[in-house]
Amino acid sequence: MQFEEAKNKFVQTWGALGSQWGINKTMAQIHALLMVSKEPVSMEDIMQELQISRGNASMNLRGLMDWGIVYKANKPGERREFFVAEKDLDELATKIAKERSKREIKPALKVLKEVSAVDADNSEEAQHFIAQTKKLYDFVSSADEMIDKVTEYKDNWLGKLMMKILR
Amino acid sequence: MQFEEAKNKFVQTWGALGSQWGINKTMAQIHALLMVSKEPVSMEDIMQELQISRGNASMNLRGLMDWGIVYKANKPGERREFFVAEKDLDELATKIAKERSKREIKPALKVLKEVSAVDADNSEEAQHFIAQTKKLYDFVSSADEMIDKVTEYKDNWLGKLMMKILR
DNA sequence: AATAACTTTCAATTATTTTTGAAAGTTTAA
DNA sequence: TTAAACTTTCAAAAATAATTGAAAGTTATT
Repeated sequence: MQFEEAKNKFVQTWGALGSQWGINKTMAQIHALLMVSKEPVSMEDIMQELQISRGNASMNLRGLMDWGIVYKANKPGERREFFVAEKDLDELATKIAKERSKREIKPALKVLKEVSAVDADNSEEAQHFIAQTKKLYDFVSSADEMIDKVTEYKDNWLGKLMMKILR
Repeated sequence: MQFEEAKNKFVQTWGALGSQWGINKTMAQIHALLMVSKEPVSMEDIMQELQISRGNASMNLRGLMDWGIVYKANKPGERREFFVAEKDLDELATKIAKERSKREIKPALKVLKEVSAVDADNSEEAQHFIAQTKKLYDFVSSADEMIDKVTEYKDNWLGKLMMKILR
């Protein structure tokens, strides 16, 4: 396979995968493109390579920057802006995990706590509802904490050992 | 909050969350409904509670069964079919993880391996592409393996200890 | 073997999400 | 301060995804 072909295939695949994970296709493609680009890329180039409009490029780049996984980069002597992706994968995973936790898990936990505090009338249905939503709360909140811990532990020897054993 | 209100809020929230994770809203809602229902639920009741059509209910139930997280249940003496959700959360997480691995991670890994085997011409760009996609392959494949291991380890003492420490 | 009770399928419709592109906004340089 | 170079915004259009509902398909009952 030739370089351009491979690059294209990678970008397309990553985009399709993004859709399945609730990320819009273009955003995932831009991210993929930046991930494999050595040099910062201009908006013009992104539009060109992905065949998308200026507005689309602009909005999705903004989205990626909100996630904290793409940055602006200035090339000396150049007027326009260039973009680079966070390329360190541990760092990337950490940022995505933290952000999803903040945006989705935390609010979901709030709702779980609320609904599991429903007035316990004596119906079996209500009892079961309470038990089940409580279990769900515990489960989701320890999964959430665990992700925090795993990202922290990456830096110390015990954590690294665990990662070794686990994988 | 009253039971019906709480139940409704839970179902709605879970549905909205589903959308953000690439699962269609109705599928997530049906699953939520079944999760908190003590007794098996008929298709009629699902349609009623979620205000959806028969076809919609049928297709999404099929989808949930394909994921292996909802089963058919027969009530003695009843003609029609009833449905129950997998309610054990460890089991649920394991099934989802395994299925996503099969459907999405494995095919993505295949593509990563392919594209990282691109003809190494001497351009810096191509070199970087190869390095980056290789790293990505390693990262994704160890994350994938780790998930496997975590679900296995749940059953033995060492695993349980680790889970304790991690959380 | 006919009918009733129920489920699945799928083409057409409806709803949601994404994309476009041109106008408005911003920043730099002369 | 003006103009050129560039970016953002957002209403309208296009693309995609979900939903409906009725016909076709199944399975159990008489």
